[in-house]
Amino acid sequence: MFEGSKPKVDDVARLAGVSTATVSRFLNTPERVSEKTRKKVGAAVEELGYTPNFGGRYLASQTSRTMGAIIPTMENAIFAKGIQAFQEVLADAGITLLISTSSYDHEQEFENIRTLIGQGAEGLLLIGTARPQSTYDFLARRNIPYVIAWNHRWDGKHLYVGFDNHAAMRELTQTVLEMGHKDIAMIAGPTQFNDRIEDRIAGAKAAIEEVEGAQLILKSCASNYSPPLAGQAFAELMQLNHKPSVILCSNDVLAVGAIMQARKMNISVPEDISITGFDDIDIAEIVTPTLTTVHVPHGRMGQAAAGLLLKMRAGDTNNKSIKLSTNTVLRESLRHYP
Amino acid sequence: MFEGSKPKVDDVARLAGVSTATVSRFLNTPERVSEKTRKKVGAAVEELGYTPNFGGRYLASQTSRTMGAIIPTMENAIFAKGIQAFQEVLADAGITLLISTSSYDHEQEFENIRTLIGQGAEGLLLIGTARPQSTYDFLARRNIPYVIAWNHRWDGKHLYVGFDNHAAMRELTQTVLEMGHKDIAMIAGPTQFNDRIEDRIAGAKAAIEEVEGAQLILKSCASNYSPPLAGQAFAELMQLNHKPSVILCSNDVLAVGAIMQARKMNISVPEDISITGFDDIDIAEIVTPTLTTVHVPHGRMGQAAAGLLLKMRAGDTNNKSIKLSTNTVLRESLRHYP
DNA sequence: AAATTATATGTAATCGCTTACATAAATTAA
DNA sequence: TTAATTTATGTAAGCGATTACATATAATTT
Repeated sequence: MFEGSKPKVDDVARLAGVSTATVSRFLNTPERVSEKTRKKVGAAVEELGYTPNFGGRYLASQTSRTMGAIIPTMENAIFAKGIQAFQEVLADAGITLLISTSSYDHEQEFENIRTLIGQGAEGLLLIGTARPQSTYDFLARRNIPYVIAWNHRWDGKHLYVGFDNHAAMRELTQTVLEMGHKDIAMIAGPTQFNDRIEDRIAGAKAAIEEVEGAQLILKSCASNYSPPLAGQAFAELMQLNHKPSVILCSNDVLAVGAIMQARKMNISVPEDISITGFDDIDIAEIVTPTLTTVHVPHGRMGQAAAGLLLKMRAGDTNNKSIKLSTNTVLRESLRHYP
Repeated sequence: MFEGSKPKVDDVARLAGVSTATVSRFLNTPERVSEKTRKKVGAAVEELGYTPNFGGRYLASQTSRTMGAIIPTMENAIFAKGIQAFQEVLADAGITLLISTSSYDHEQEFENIRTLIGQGAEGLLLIGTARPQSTYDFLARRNIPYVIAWNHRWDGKHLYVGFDNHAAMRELTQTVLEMGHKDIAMIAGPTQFNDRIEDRIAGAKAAIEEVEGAQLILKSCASNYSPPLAGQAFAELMQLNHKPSVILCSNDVLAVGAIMQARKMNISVPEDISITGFDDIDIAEIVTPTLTTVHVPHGRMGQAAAGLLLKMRAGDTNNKSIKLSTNTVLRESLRHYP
């Protein structure tokens, strides 16, 4: 009762003069406890500062009221907004969210999945589809509900809550083409563990192939989130004899890196060259020039993912993927050519 | 063994032809299991895809290998870097991190603390000092190790891993004063639940009071993280008859809001007015003009906090607060006056 | 070879809670 | 008033792991 000794149901029961069963009912189904005892037990809980032990509770009830999310990294603003919304919806439903980060590593992601399941996660939010089949097998064997966010595909293999990276990038590229650009470069990070980037590249290619005389120079960047590396890629593109008139970047962070590098090299955007991004995170409106990009509804995505997982948790089996729409946002960094 | 039935120690034990105790030893202290059985058990674990149930484990061993962090919000980049580093250090030590967000609300923070403790958190990372005494009393009663990050005070009341917001802002303000500014405004968000902002304001005041003829106009902003509201505050300051020559913002996000508003109003920074921020997050270098601000070592702070909590978890009681140093970063948005 | 010690494994109690079932008390119906 | 029903509470059996202790086996010493 003192000095860090955690009070237990028995302590509360004794103090309130009831049985442990009643204390448990008070905690979980208060409507089944009479007004009078409810007061007594409530007072005892208060006085002792009692918090039920999760381990015991989970073990006995086989329900943890917990969900897990595994994101590649927290450093990037891209996931922050979506996860925040995800968490808020879960919190409203009385569900605790456990978050862990995989650093874009499949093995670490798998370890995280195991840990979260061990912790009792009743559902999982995963980012993107790219992971070994063995990971999916494990999820299937354990029968763990999961949702894949930040991407959406029509393959019907998983439940997606995301947007069509391919179509979105294709749309942006079409806009670029309509503005007269033909020599198009693209700076994109590694696609290895990143199906979103893969789809974006494919989307750009698809649009370009439809237009006579248009061509794509793909410049890979060693990281998806390092502005300096994007700057380097930009500089290399500027060495080319036949320079592109526009550079599509696979996300806003890289686009900003390119813009910064352009400034250093005294190349003006969009007068000398146009640049576009993807994601529409805060910096897109802050950078000069403001960035033409694809707007992604991060908040709604997080909410929808949470809603879907809650439904699945409730036993609803007839769930469908949710495709959210994106839209191209035209800002200063893109202009007509010539 | 199929279809989502989670395998248990007994299943593994049966398959491997050993007792549950041996399986448990294999999992926790493999060196106490003979090479031969280690192989058998390992194979069984693998085959069944066994993951120990956290509830049972926690209950029996009374140790959760889990720590908690409660941050005001994830939307803001300010916490992301620090928490990411915090998490990485813990992960290396085999500790799972549970993160939850309080939305700058004391009650919600308290609820989160209860939940995390219930989940078995063996240590807690809290942001800043501002919270009701009752919360601290609860932590003390439960004897939960905790560390306060993002701030540092000399009061010896808590273990801090942070920086001196007061001194840092004072230093920045001194630089501003040395550049000849006398009419100084400050845009700051609510201080209610935010001791960091409180200290920053006090630091600015302290510096200004030391200089003859210098004065501070404090303009409060309804939010600490809304660029548009900062813009509004900026606009109001521009209505004044006697306009300030510099505006100190309580963080980078507000500073960027002010800069954007200045651009809209055709007021040039720093020619017409200087603006400074605090935190040195990514946008400080991206915005035009680049932002003079206070650099905060977020990554090192997260690492240090994790290290301290790990030491406390190991039973080390002789721990001291860690004060990290900050430094003023001079960039384009601040210039001499007149 | 017997005695001693070290190593490996098994048995069973335990952790804190929930909940099926049993029982008691209060309410309603007959 | 008694029987039938409803409501509130208590008793005690698990949930899935760990670990003290007991026991069996192997390695070492005498």
